[in-house]
Amino acid sequence: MAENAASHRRPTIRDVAAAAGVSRGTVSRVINGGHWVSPDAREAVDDAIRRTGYTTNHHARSLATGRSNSIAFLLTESQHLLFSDPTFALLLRGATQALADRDMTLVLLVADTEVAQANIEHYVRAGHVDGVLLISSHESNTLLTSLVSAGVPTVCSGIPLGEHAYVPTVSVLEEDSARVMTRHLLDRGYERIAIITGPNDTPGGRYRLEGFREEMGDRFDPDLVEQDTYDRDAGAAAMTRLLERAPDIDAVFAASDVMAVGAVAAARRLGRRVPEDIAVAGFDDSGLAATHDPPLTTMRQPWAEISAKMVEMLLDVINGVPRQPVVLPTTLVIRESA
Amino acid sequence: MAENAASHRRPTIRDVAAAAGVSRGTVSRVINGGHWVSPDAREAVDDAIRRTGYTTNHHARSLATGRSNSIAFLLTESQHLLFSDPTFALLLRGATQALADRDMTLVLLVADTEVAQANIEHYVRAGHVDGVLLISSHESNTLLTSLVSAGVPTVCSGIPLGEHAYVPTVSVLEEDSARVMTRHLLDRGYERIAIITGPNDTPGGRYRLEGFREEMGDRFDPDLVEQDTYDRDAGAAAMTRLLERAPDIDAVFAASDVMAVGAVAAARRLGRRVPEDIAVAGFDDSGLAATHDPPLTTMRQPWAEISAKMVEMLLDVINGVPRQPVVLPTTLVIRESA
DNA sequence: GCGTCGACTGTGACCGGTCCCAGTTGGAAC
DNA sequence: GTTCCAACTGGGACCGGTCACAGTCGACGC
Repeated sequence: MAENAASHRRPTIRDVAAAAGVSRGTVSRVINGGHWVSPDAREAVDDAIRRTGYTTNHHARSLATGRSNSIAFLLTESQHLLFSDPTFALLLRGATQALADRDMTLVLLVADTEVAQANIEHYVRAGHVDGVLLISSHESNTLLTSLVSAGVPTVCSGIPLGEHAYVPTVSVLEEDSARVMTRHLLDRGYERIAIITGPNDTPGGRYRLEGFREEMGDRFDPDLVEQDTYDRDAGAAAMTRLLERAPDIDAVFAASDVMAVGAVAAARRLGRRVPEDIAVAGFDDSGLAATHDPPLTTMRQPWAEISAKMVEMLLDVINGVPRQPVVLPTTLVIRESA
Repeated sequence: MAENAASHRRPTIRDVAAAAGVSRGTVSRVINGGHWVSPDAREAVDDAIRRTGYTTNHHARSLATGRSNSIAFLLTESQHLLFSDPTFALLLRGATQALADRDMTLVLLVADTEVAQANIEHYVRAGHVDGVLLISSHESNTLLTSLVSAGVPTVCSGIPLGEHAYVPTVSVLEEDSARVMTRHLLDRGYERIAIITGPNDTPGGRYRLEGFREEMGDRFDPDLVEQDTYDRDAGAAAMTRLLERAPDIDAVFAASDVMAVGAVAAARRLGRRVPEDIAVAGFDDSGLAATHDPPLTTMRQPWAEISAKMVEMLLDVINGVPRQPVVLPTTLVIRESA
């Protein structure tokens, strides 16, 4: 009856109710799971929805429920890492996939400048998103403090160093992983093993070094440690410094694949063959490890699981279910570089 | 007076109005530009906003205006390209930056399966986003058809082949670019030049080949053409086939940097040095070109401009301002590989 | 036969903005 | 002294859902 009334307006829940001969409340119940609705009514509503081509208006729903049905993928590293480090893309991909099933969406936020960070803080605290996947590794993270104090559901990647032990996190066994790789290098017979690790205010930088030191035991030589940012150029520069300082090193453990790639390039430039003259191992098993020349021996981080877990935990936290930090294992992937 | 009434509720426009001693209408006007508001009122409202800590509720605004203040970055390629091809990341980065100023947000959508595509279609047509940045190169794009017919403001990257001439696009001079690179190779004295190009249903695949053929003129040998998908392995496989078929080739023009990287690896595996034995040129100047060993000679696509332009155009289209397709120039970047 | 309970349904209030229209005011024009 | 207009203001209606609550109805127990 009232079905053909409004011509081009998008059908609302009222139109559906009219078409089905029930009330708005019943339609709403059907849409949200259909509990306490008689089979007849449910069928009538389903049919009416089909006939009218009804789609729920998410803005209206968000206004009424206070939920946005979206979560933020928040990058705190400077933006160039998004494309120079395949790691972020892997996490992004995993998060997208994990969210695709549930009908939620991912909003991408990049806090690469102070202004951007302030805007994002404002945006998130204004309730635009239901929660935040915080992708960061650095300790000095004012954003995290701010989010936590504002009560925004947040899940972190890596272990947030500092005061935030109570934030749910997904991380890997940094120390153990480093020990496994170090053991591998030792077992292969390398003797003068150097390490190129990340900044000390990142879990990767700190704990991988620690694991390395422990496993090396007496063989550990503080002179064979280089610490720098997680990018290619830094890896290359570190390798150059190492080879100048200690030309006799026969293996290098880089704390990320990207750094390892830089290290290999630098070694070659100085006339060393990899792995014949010097072995180079990486960390992450990001996309480039397998296709690099030579293919990189590396520690595989379970990216898909990490991001899936993060999403799952975040949804729990959003729904008020408390979650404990999760620590995942890594696996040694032996290829040709070490 | 009513200022301290509600305790922990987020302040609304009503609270601000009460605090400022004006009506909701006036507050709304101040928030939206402040036209037709007396200086006194404006000041009172600004002050009240500060005192109450008011933030506009975007859900409510969206419901009332029908605008979501967000746009979709829609990837139609299968998801692995997001991280294997740095190109996407470059566009994503540019779009994020361009949107950061305007207070709009980017929603990331990946249509990598049929189901995902159906969901996304539904989502976008439901008015969740104000417009779509469609990142795709393939001709057979049902999504584009669907978006256009649903009246969703859309801007495409690349030239959408097929029926969609009326969709605003941002692209580069494919043919000319290919000619410039070909000319460069010819000028360097290479004589047996092969091309590894992309699928024929992509503008890059088709028009770069065309430009190459034209510039080669009489020297063009259809036997030295390989066509495959834009990824590393495809590039490597194509190079392998080429070297088997025509061991005398002295240069290869790959239609993307990623393919070029694969081609270099394959050439090396077959004992050829690059560029001494065979030159390899790429296309895109994506991040990996400069850091590759050897650094790739390539055609630089102006990624930042492309994405900025796309955003700018999309916002115009959303506001009802018609836009014409834009074609940007590329530049030859000479490094060591060719 | 009455009370009770569980399943189901309808309705008004509400979420927090925007929009538009109907005023009010003060000053300039005639 | 009207008239008119521009500048400004207030408030009701509305956007399209959800939610709490009141109410209906049939079955069942005693």
